[in-house]
Amino acid sequence: MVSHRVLEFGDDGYKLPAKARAPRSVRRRIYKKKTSEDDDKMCAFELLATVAGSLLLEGQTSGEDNCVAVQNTVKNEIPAEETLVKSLPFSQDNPDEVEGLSNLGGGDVKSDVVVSIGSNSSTEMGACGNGDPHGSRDDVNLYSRDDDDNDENFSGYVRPRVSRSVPRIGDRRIRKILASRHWRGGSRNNAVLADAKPWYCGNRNNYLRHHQRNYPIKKRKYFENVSDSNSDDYHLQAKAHKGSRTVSSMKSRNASFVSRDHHVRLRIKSFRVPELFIEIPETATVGSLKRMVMEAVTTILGDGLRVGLMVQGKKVRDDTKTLLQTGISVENTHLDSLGFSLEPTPQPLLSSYLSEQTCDDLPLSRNLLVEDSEPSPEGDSRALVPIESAVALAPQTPNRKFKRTEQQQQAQHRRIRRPFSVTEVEALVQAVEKLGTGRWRDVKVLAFEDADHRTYVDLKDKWKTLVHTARISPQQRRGEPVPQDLLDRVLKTHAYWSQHQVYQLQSEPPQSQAEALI
DNA sequence: TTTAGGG
DNA sequence: CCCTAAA
Repeated sequence: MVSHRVLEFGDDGYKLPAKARAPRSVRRRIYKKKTSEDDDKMCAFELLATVAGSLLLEGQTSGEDNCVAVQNTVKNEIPAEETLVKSLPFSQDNPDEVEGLSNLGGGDVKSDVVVSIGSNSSTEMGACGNGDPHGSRDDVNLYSRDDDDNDENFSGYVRPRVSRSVPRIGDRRIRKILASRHWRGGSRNNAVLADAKPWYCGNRNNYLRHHQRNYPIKKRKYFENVSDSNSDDYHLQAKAHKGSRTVSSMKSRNASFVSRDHHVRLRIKSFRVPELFIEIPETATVGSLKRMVMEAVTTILGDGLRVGLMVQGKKVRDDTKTLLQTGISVENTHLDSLGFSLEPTPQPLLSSYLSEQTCDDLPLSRNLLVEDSEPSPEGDSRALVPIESAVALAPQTPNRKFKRTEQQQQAQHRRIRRPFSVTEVEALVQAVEKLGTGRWRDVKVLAFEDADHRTYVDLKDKWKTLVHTARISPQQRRGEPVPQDLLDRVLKTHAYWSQHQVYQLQSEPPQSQAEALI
């Protein structure tokens, strides 16, 4: 008996008999977490984030509040509209003419409302306020105004502080998280942008991390499309407070190393949420809009960002350098140009799907690629999936070598829900057309190899729901509408492969199913 | 680890 | 998405 695994398909170039698979070590790479170094090559999305607010910098003295806030200057103040136009060739008048957007919206976007939360809006994310200097030497502390965080077990997370309404969450693990002391500040499900003041505070680390990387929201999201635009890199500028230069405190643990005993204290008063681009039917409820915004914000903040550091106009990429080496020191007058920025973590989403190289191995893709890329420049096709780009790959750099903290264990919660885009569905359908419905790992490799957040189980699940979606009436469907033609292909493919599964087992290798279908 | 299905 | 029995 021959398993369908060992079948080879015509001349499509994609042969994947089980025995011919790449060595385990290679195959593993697929799921290997990328290091931050790997991701260092910036993707086309440049810097999407905006950091705004005040940053206070001062030399650590003996702990008294000798802080002087310095107004930071936001540079590259490009109007939100301009940025939008640049990143998304989109106008409210004729959205369906925009390549890709029409795909995403399935052409059914006639009366949608476009909401842009631009860099001019006040979507700030709260501030880090005063705090006791409970960091250790050589650390940069981003203090929380609250003081209930043990500095040992903290990595930084969003903590809404106003709203307390309990969200309707069914997942027991979420309850657990909410019940944990680290969430007692309130609900995380309320509109952050309205009144909540989430905190981003780091400790014992020279950059912020998002401990709570995922914010599962049980209910389905109502948005059709959410994306962030390629806003420029707004840097938070700060000037050194020269008057605060002091010799290190004698109370410190290592008073003998005077030169290393200086603490640099930074206070970032607020981070602004990156520019968002939201499309929602005008018939949607306010609540759904709020949820949409919340989802977008938390998704981006969850794991789509990394912090960039700029000193004197130069990006500091080497994370191993000390502050002193970098020029961030109490004594250093160069601190007049210290800037933090939020950057999207690069992600080659569906690069196999979009890349020419793979298309050579995948004739069907080539066709699709032509169709896709014709109306719009290559850059735009990428801009169509910014959410994924900003969100997907952020590796949770395990740069905390000490004991797993309570939070870290808590962090084992459900992954965030990431609705498949039409583009992804297209890629999935295409892959399944070729490979069949029982080779999800291969599907993964073929079409989603670079989308780390899509596991083969995810793809299998998505196919399952696609089949279901295709079978129910359009009225019953939810979420971003999948083009009917795609759903038709789903049903055809599903039928085909359930039909030919038997033949395969009877060693009757079918030709490429795709050809048979077309 | 990957599949296949139920939860 | 999660969880897991099976392979």
